[in-house]
Amino acid sequence: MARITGSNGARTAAAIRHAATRQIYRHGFAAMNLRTLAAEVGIQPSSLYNHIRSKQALLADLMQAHMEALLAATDAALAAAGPMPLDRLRAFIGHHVLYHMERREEVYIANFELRALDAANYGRIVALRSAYERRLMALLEEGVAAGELVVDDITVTAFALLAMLTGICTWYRPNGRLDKARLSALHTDLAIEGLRRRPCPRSA
Amino acid sequence: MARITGSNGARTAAAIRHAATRQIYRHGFAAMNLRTLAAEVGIQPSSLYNHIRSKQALLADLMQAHMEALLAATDAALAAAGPMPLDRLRAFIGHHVLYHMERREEVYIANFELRALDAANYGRIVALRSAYERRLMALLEEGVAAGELVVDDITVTAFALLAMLTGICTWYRPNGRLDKARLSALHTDLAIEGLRRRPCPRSA
Amino acid sequence: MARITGSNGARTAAAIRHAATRQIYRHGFAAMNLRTLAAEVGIQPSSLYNHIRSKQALLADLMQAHMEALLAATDAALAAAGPMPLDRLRAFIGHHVLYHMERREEVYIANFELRALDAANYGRIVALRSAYERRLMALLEEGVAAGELVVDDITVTAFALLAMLTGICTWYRPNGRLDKARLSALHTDLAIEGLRRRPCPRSA
Amino acid sequence: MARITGSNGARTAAAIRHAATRQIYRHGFAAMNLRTLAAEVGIQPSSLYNHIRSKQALLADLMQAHMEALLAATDAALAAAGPMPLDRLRAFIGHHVLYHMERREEVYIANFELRALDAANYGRIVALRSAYERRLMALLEEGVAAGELVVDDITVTAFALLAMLTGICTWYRPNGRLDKARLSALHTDLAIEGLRRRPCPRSA
DNA sequence: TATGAATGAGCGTTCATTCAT
DNA sequence: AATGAATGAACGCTCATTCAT
Repeated sequence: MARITGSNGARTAAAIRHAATRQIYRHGFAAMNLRTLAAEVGIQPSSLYNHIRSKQALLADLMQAHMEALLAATDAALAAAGPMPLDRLRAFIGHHVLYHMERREEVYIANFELRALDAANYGRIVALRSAYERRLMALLEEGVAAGELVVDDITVTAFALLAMLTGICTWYRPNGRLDKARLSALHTDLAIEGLRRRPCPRSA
Repeated sequence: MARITGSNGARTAAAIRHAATRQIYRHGFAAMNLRTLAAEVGIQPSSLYNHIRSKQALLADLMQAHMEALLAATDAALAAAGPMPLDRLRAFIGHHVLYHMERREEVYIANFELRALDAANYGRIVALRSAYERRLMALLEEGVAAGELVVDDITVTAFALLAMLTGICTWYRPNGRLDKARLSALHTDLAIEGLRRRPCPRSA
Repeated sequence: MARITGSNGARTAAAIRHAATRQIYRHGFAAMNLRTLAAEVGIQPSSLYNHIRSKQALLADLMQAHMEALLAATDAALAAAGPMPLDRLRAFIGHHVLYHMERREEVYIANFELRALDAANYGRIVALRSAYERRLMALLEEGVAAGELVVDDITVTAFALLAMLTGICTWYRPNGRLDKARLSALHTDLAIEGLRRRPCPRSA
Repeated sequence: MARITGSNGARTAAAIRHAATRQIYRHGFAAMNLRTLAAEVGIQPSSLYNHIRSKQALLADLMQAHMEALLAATDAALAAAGPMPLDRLRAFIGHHVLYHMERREEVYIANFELRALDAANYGRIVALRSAYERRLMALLEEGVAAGELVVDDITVTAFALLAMLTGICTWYRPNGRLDKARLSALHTDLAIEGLRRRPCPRSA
C-alpha cells in the first residue's frame, strides 16, 4: 500500500537536470529549448514545471549545485593533501583538472553561462565562484610565504592558471589520445614549473 | 538629389558590425536579437537586410574577419621577431595577449560562438582557428629542436597555453589595476618559464 | 483512526464555494484560476475535484444556489408584506437592496458571469433570473391595476429599476459613509417616487 | 509613386480595435484571445504586434478612447442644452441613454473590465470615469440650488441614476420592440420624475 | 479525501525574415 | 538604402483536468 513517495518524481527531476546539462552544454542556455528538453526526458513540456520553477531557475540550480559540489570536493582534496604548500597546490591543480574532465559539461556551463543569469542568481553564483578562486589564491600565498613559489601577482596568476586548467573541458574527450592521469600530470607540471623558486638564476 | 552612394551605406554596415560585436559579446549570439541590434544602429530591423544576408551570415562574417586579421597580425609580429626560437615564441605570446586585450570582444566571440555556426561556416572558421593553433605548435617545435624548450606534449601544451593566454579577454577591463604592458609581461613569463630548459635540475 | 467522514469534506466544500465566490467576484470567472483557488482553500489543485465536477459546474452551482436563495428570500419578504400593492413593492425593493448589499459578491457573479456559462447551464440560470424579474413586473402591474402607479412600459421600467437597485453591489462597502438602512431608504424613494400616481399634474 | 503612407496599416489598426471591442464585449477581456482576434481581422497573430503593444495596452487604449469620446460628446450635448438646470439634466440623461445604446459595446467594456487593467492603467481610466460621474453630480447640485430638484444624497443618487441609465446597454438590441427615442424618453422620465420638486405634498 | 505527477491544449509574445513601396 | 506591415515558426509558460497511489 505504501507508495515509494516521490520515487518517480525524483527520477524525473534527475533526468531533467541531466538532460538540461547536456543540452545547455551543447547549444548554450539561450539556444536550448524546453520542448526539446522535455522530449529528451520523455515527458510533455508542461510536465517540466512539476520539477522546475522556470528555465532560469533550472540554470541557476544547476550552476549552484555544481559550484557547491566543486567547492566541497576541492576542500576534501586539500584536506587529504597534508600541510606542505607545494603538495597542497599540486592537490588543488590535480583535482581541478580531473574534476574538469569528469564533469566537463557542468563546468563549461558554470563558466560560460553566467551572463544568462538574472541579477539575483548572478550574485549568488559569482559569490561561489569567487570562493573557489580564493582557494587558489590562498594556496599561492602560502607557497610564496613558505619561500617555495615566486609569484609576481597573485590575482593575475590565479586567473591565468584557472583559465589554463579549465580550458581542458572545452576539448577533452573520454576516448582521446591521452588518458586522464596523463593529462592531469601534464597540466600540473605546466602550471607549477613556471612558479617554482629555483636555486639557479632566471636569466633571460 | 544625388547621394554619394555607398558612403552612408558603408557607414551603416560598419555600425552594424560594431554593434553586433558588442551585443554578441555581451549576451551571446543566440540571446542577441536583431531588433535590439537595429535599434542600437538607429535603423529598423528590416533595414538590416540591406547590409547582411542573415543573422547567421553576420556572425560568420564577423568571425572570419577576426580570424583573418588575427592571423595576419600574428604573422607580421613573427616576421618582425627575428630568427631565434625563444624570441619568436615571446613575440607570439606578447602579441596574442595584447591583441586579446585590445579586441577582446571579437576574440571572445570567435572562441565561444563556434557552436552557433551552421555546418558550412563551422568548417571554414575552424580551419582558420586551427591555422592559428598550428602557428604556436610550430614555435614550440622549433624551440624544442633548438634545445631551448622542454615540452612533453606539443598539442596539449599549445592548447593549455592558448587557454591561459586567451582567458584574459574574459576579465580584462581597460581601466583595471594593471596596464596592458604589465599584463602582457606577466603572462609571457608565466607561459614561458614553465617550458624553458635550464642548466639546473628540475626536481624539488 | 476513524474520521468523522464527510465532516471535514463538507467543510472543505464550503470553503471552496466561499473562496470561489470571492475570487470570481474579484477577477471574473475567466481570469480566476483553480490553482489560486486551491491555495486559498489550503489544498492542492487536484484535490478540488473531490468536491467539484469542473470549473464550469462550480460556477453554475454557485449561481443556481444564489438565484434560488434570492427567490426564496424575496417570496418570504413579499409574504410578510401584506396585500397592499405599494407596500409589496416597497418590500420587494427594500429586500432587494439589503440583499444586494449583504451578498454583493454572489449577486455580482450572477449578474455578470452569465456569458461564462455553457449552453445548458445558461438556460437553467436565465430561467431563474427571469422568474425574479417577473416578480417585479407582477408587482408593477398590481400597482397600476390598483391605480397607485403610473408605468408607461412595464418591461423597460422593471429592467431600469433592477439596474438601478442592483448597481449598489458594485460600489457598496460595509464601512462606507452611509449604513444599509439609509441606503435602502434612499433607493426605495428614488425608485418609487418616479412611479407614484399623484393628484397634481406631472408636467412642469 | 507616392505611397498612401500608413493607409493599410491604419486600416488594420482600426479593424483590430473594432474586432477587439466586439470580442471583449462578447466574451470578456480575460476570455478573449489574440489568435481569434487576429483571425477575425484576417491577419496572423504575430501581426497584431505591429499595431498593439500588448493585450493589456489594447484594452487600456480602447477604454481611454471611449471615455474621452464620451466626455467630449457629453460636454457638447450640455453646451447645446442652454442654461436651465432641468434642461441640462434632461440633456445629460438623454445623451447618456442614446450614447449607451449606440455604443453599447464600448460602454460595457469600460464599465465591466476595469478590474482587468493593471495598476497604472486603472488609475488613468478611473480618473476619466470619475470626471464623468462628477458631471452628473454637478447637474444635480445645480438643480437643487435652483430649487427644481429634491435630492437627499447627491453621490448615492448619481450612482443610482447612472446604474439605471447604463443598464440599458446590457439588454438593448437595435431591432427590439421599442426604438431609441422611445427608450430614451422612458428612461429620462423615470430618472427625473423621482427628483422633481412638486407643488403638492409627497405624502406616503 | 488528498496528493504529486502527468497531460494536451492553448496562451501572449518574440523571432528572423520578406516584400511592396 | 530604408521602411512599415506582414509572416510562420517557435518560445516559455499556464491552464483545467486526470489518475494511480
